[in-house]
Order: sequence, then C-alpha cells, then structure tokens
Amino acid sequence: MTTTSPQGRTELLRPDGSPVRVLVVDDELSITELLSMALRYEGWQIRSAGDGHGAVQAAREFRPDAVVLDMMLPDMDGLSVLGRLRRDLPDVPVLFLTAKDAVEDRIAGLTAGGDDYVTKPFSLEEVVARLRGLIRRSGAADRRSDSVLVVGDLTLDEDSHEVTRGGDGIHLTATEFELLRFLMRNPRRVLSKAQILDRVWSYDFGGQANVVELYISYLRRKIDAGREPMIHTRRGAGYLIKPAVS
Amino acid sequence: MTTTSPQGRTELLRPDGSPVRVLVVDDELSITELLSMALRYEGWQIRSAGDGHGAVQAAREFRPDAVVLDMMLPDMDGLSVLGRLRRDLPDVPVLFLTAKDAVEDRIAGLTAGGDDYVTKPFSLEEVVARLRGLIRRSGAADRRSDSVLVVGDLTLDEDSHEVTRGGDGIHLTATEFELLRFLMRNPRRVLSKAQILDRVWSYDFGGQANVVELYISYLRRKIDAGREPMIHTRRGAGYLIKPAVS
DNA sequence: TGGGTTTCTCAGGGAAATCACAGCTTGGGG
DNA sequence: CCCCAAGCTGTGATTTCCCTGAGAAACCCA
Repeated sequence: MTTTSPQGRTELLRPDGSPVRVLVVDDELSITELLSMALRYEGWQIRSAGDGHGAVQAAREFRPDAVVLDMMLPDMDGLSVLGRLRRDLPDVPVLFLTAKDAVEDRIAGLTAGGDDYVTKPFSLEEVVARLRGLIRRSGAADRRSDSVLVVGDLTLDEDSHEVTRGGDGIHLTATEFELLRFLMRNPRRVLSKAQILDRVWSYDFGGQANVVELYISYLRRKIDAGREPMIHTRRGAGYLIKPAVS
Repeated sequence: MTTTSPQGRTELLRPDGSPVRVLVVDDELSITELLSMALRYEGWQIRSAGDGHGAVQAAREFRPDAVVLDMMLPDMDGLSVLGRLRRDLPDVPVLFLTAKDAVEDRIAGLTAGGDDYVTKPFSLEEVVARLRGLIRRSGAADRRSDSVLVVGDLTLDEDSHEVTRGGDGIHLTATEFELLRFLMRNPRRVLSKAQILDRVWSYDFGGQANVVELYISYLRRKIDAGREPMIHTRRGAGYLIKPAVS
C-alpha cells in the first residue's frame, strides 16, 4: 500500500497500514546514523545495531521487514550473521553493504535468494531505492505499489531502469538515472544543490559542487532536448521538475 | 495545527495546541539573541545554548521540536553535537548555520535526513521559513498546515517557490520572493522599512535603505501591473499588502 | 590489454540579480 | 498654492550564479 504524504512524496506502508520496519547493522556509528536519518525520512521505523550479536538480538525483538547488513563486522563475519538472522526471520530480505574491492562472487551467491547489495561508499538514493525494491518484492508492503514514476509525459521505471519521454526511450548513465529519479520523486519541489549532492552522490564525495550543474545539463540534453522543458532552474534556490504543460 | 492570531498572523502549533519549542545553539551571543527574539515573535518557545555540552543538556530537558545549530562551536564540532542530540531525540529536525565559505566543507549527508542549512550571514525571514518547513515536515506540527500562502487572488507556494495572481504564474527573484513572503505572512499590517530590512535582508547588510523601496517597486511591476493594486504605501509608516477588493 | 564509456575538474562566457546613484514624482502641511 | 520630505524608478556597474565545452582520469567489458 502506498499513500501520498502532504509533501507529495509517496510512502511505502505495510498491508495493515503501519510503517515498514528496517534494521540497520554497521559498526561505524556515522554510517548507521546517516542511514537511520535518511530511512526515517522515508517514513520507515528504524532500529540499528553495531555488531553481529546486537543484530541477531534486535532482529528477534524488532522483527524488521528488511535488514541493511554490513558484511564486515567486528565480532562475526557476515555469513554467520545472515545464517542466524534467517533462523528467526526466514524470509526477511537483506541489503548487504560491502567494500568496493570485496570478493564479488561470494556476494553473487548470496543475492541469488532475492537479496541485494550495494558497495561502499554508496549514495543514499541508491540504498533507499534498493530497499524499496526488496521490500516491495518481499510482499511486506502491498504488491500493487509499482515501480514506475510518472511526471507529465516522462516515465522512469525503477526496476528496469527504463526512461521514456513521450514514448521515446532515453538512455541514461547510472548517475543521470539517480539524479532524475530523485527529481521525479519530488516533483514540483525546489531541491537545492546541497540536497541533491547529499542524496545522489556518495557520502564521501569531496568534489566540486558544480557536478550537479553538469549533470542537470546532461539531463536537459537528453530529456528536454527540443521539447517543452521540464527541468527548471530557480536561481539561488535549486532545481525542480514538473510537467511541461502548466 | 495552525491558528490565526488576533494580529492576523498564522501560527504553527503542536497537535495538542501548545507552542512549538526550538533550541538555538550558537557561541555568539548576538546571534542567539537575534534569533531568540525573532523566533519568539513567531510564537514559539525558545531556549538557547552557547556550546555543545550546553546544547546536549538543554535538548535533554527542554525536548525541542527543532534545533538551530551553529556548525562552529568552541568545545565540540557540529557533527559530534548532532550525534549526541540524535541519541536523545532521534527525529528532531536540525537547521544548521554555516559560514559562507565553508559551504563545500562538510555539509554532505546533513540535509539527507530532511535537515536543512542556511549560510551566515542569513536573513531572519530565511531562517524562520526554513524552520517552519522543517517543523511542518517532521510532523511535530499538524500536517494539514500546508505550504501555500494566500492573500486575495495572490498565492505563494513555499515548496515550489511558485507565485500566481489570478491564476497567472509570476516569476520572482530570490529577494523579491522573500519580500513578498514577508508581506503575505503579515497581510493588512503596515510593515516599516526598518522592519522589512531587518527581516528580509541579512543581518550584516550595510547598504542604502532605499533597497526596500526599490524592491517594492519591482514587486509592484510584477504583481500589481495593470490590476487592482494589492501593495499599498502608508507614507511615513511603511507598506502593507491586502486583497484587492475592499 | 585496449577501446569505448562514464565521471569529474577546470575554466571561460554569459545571463541574471543586486544594489548604488540620481533625478523625478507625489502628497500633505503650512 | 507652494515647498519639502518621502517615495518612486531609470540607468548602469558590479557581483553572483549558472551553463557548458574540452579534456583528464577512472571504469568497464570484452
């Protein structure tokens, strides 16, 4: 089930209308806090743990609908944690956090069961999107909630990553896609460059703030090219997307 | 929940009808006093602190609905304060104050959880508007309070930054927008040039006082152009806005 | 390993916004 | 009715913000 909040954002809810519950497990406090903050903002209920034992215990009493699990924990390795989690909650979907250079094939085996993973450093937009996907597919939230965002004649499918405007397919790079998704999830709302950076770029990005301008310019070339523009600049405030007419 | 005060201003209240509580943290006394005065004028309850430890303690006993937090404190850095605040009040929204040139610095991730920031030197109108936004979105105040100001056939949307009169969209610059917002939040009330300067321009503005006249003139051109005027001059007193009829 | 793709930095150009200045208009008191 | 203070607005300088081309570096896939 989804509802639309007063801010116009679409929230994911469980069938009984209560908020989705997510357990976040990471030993770095800054990461759990960053994630907790961002996921709470999605309207979800969050519990966090800093090690494997804490995770197992929290899972038992909190009974989350999904788990975000760092593969690198101080007390036990990710696989053992996963095993124990599964003993209590056999069907809970797990989003793994792994270091960039971690052995990918081991993860590949794990995600076969419908789980997913992102590599550190991640962007919040990516984590949120993948969690939404996991929860949606697990059936914890209403299945009818679908994965296509629509603004005017522009559509974006979060599952297939397909983007169309006026029926024409548009190819976007990964970053362009995430930026557009963020804009489309907040239609008609001015988003500041800082907000966009925080959300779409990874948390350790230390570069120039004008990447946002650059990618807005890329998006315009692909989406607004020769049509009524949908992406608008609010000088001194930020950017927003809205249907071309009106 | 919102109520309309005898003066005609719209106030933000908590669901139980008690005033919103805001904690202000800054080491410069002039800043905390400036903010406290302005925020009290909004009808909110204010407590202030001059350093990180004071902030954490005050948060614990005062339990604010929102926090204004300077990133540059003498005893601990902004992120540590944030972490400790969050331990006691996981969902409290925070408005960060940062130096203009430290913007790139490390805002990353801060606005991701729905928090926001303004750069020093700020204008009071900006701080108040952003605080209202944070409180509104956090759910501490009634969610029905929405983001659109209406005076006669003139509307101003604080989220999309859209302004219309009689249905026609009107493009305003950032300063024009803030000036109009201030007028519209105080309809039918005479606002002196000094008041306007104090509210809409940043506290270190050292320019000529006639910027107010200039911007009023800009606004008239865009809003009153060829229609029944809504912006009126009270010679020797100030300006006011009111619906065109009557 | 190598070529195509993607991400990002840097820097120049240009447009918009802000503001100072000055001359002009207006309104009200005497 | 005159005059002056208060307010209005045209002009243009300055600043700030945004856009985008070019190319370097990183990445990915075969």
